[in-house]
Amino acid sequence: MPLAILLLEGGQAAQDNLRDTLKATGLKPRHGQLLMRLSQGGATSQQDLLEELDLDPSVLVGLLNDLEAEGLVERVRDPADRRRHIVALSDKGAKAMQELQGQIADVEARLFAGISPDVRDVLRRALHSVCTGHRAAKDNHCG
Amino acid sequence: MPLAILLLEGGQAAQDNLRDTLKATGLKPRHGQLLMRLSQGGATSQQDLLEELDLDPSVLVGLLNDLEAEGLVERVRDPADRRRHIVALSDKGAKAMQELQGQIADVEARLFAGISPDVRDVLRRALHSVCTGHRAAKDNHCG
DNA sequence: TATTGTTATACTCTATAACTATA
DNA sequence: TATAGTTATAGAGTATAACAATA
Repeated sequence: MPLAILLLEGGQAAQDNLRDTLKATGLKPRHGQLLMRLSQGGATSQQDLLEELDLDPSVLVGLLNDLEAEGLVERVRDPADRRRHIVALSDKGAKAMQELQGQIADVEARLFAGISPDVRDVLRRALHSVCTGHRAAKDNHCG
Repeated sequence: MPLAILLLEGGQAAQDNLRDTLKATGLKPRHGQLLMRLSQGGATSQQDLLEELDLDPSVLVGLLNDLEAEGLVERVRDPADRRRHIVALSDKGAKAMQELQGQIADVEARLFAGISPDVRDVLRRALHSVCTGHRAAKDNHCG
């Protein structure tokens, strides 16, 4: 089976697993993905998030609305350019991240059971390369 | 970034890439995935395909309708159990597979550019393990 | 009564385009 | 005039439930 198809299927497995695990919290995989980015990358404009996460702007707005309604995220106008929103985790969001990271670790344990730490490391680097390359290719086409 | 999230994003990249590449043929990633299974696994009942591909029955029916309308796939009643459909590639479908495999190889080349054959092999085994494990876990819950 | 496959339908997710406000 | 973000809406994708045919 071609690697591209296997990756498609693996991604589906990850999505299913995340959906099940996060269901109790009311969050969906994309919320988790977005919170992770905010937790790791710090505060950024929505424009930057769009590039990093490769989403449609309207989708990002919806996700942020959900998270803001839960009080996990805050949007403040950038004083330097009042068109921009600076998006950041709230204190409540930072706390929620601890639980979230635990749940995502559970997903990882389930998903990659039977795969050694060494291989997981290789996997991590390879997937990072795939995602980076994909973003770069898209930027070349559209930007 | 957690491996589960990276896999989610990698799967998205694979899906995007497949969608773009297959657009000209009128096929979508799931059509390609299904054709690949049929090409490798030979003829099977729809029930078997459901287990392998982890889809909703109604989705599979739609995909098969599309492929049958294009003449790429044939459904025949199983004489041993007339409730079942045996699904198989047609001659036209087998020919189309050659082109499809080439296109999927192109996707793979783009997606995994900069990743060595050795690492690709590790990746292949790891993803296979992930998918197999995921299917097994689901069967335990629901079956 | 259970199973295979199908249909009809509702639900969710995503993409498109038009809009507001700032620059 | 262009950009950041938003909204409204249409379209694609997915899941649910009722159904016909066969076992």
